[in-house]
Amino acid sequence: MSLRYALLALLSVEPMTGYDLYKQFESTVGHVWYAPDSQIYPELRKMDQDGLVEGEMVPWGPRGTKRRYHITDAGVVAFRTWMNDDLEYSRARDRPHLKAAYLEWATPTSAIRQLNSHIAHHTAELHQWEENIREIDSGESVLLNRRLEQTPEADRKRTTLFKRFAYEGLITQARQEIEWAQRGLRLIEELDS
Amino acid sequence: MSLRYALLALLSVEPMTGYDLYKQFESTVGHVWYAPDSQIYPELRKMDQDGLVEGEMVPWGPRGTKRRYHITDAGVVAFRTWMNDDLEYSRARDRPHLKAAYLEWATPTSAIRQLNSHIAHHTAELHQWEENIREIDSGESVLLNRRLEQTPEADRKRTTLFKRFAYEGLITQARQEIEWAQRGLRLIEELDS
DNA sequence: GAAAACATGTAACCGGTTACATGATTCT
DNA sequence: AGAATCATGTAACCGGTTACATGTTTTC
Repeated sequence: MSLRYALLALLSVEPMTGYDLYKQFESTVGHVWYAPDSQIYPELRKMDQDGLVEGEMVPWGPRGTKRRYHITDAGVVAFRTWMNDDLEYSRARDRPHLKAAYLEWATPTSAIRQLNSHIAHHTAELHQWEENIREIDSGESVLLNRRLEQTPEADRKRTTLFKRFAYEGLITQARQEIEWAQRGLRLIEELDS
Repeated sequence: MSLRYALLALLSVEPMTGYDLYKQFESTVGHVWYAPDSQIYPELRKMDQDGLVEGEMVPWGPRGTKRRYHITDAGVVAFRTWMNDDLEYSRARDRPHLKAAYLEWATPTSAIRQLNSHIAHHTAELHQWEENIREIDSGESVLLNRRLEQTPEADRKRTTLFKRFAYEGLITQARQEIEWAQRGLRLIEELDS
């Protein structure tokens, strides 16, 4: 159900096509939420039926058209309601840590390779999020700027700092995962010596 | 697909019934992996068909029977193969951080309540994992002891330290989430003053 | 003119959730 | 005798993944 609200969050800034939203997920916000186009298009249709968004055909080039969605008042209410509702914390299902608990079953070579993958994965995320923070601070974030334009002066600081707060959490997470995997590598080294 | 391997991990220690496995998920290992009974029983059936486990009916009380599953050689191979394979890192889908990025949409009261829920959730997990570490260190972990009994002396340290390593990572994760949410609470306080 | 990007879908499948259903055993 | 626990399932549903399919526009 969160896809719906991730889409509403983006559409609360400005109208977009399904493809625009897909690209957003692949770039900045995508690092918090992701969905393939095959999930986005049908969801937008459903949201239109539910009255949360409205799609209108707009011309695209000489012959083409595309469907641009804008959020409705009901969509704004739904998003705000979701934002005020508590979210449910589902039970832990953590593949890397499950595997780590049984790492003696892996060969040292494979264990090292997997820990390095873990480091590589979270290093890439870390860089992306650091870049996001940099863009927030330097005022280069297009989407944030668009949001701030529509935000009363008094609330702009608030909006910016919450966005920054979210990314800071993700940065610390990534750093922690990297350090954890590095500890694992050292542990394997010690055990094998 | 990980449920299958989480079950094999447990069955590699000793034969168990579906209900035993369910209880394991609800307690210690459950904090790394969880599955409801409605998912476990059918999965065990499939694993039996695939030759990874074998179920045998054993008497239970005067009239009842229960099905106890034990891992097969093919199951051991499958588990070891999975342990040596790299796992795929799927795209981030992080509800708490998604909401945090748009926290200005929530009322301060609700934002505070949600951050406190976040703290409560991760504090509970933290305590459980600290307890798990304590049990590993004190030799009270029944499942680990059972595993160590079947482990050659030379590999016992390895097995114990990897298990500890996994929980240490989870503990750091939990602490980080708690600190992050506390920063969020301070941020709201500052903004509202 | 070709390639890359823009644009929009359908369909089969899969892992996981929730609800429903039932009965035996053990403990108090 | 009743409650808690042990035991085992089915079925509907839902969110998400992967594969397939197609056509337009823009850029080089």
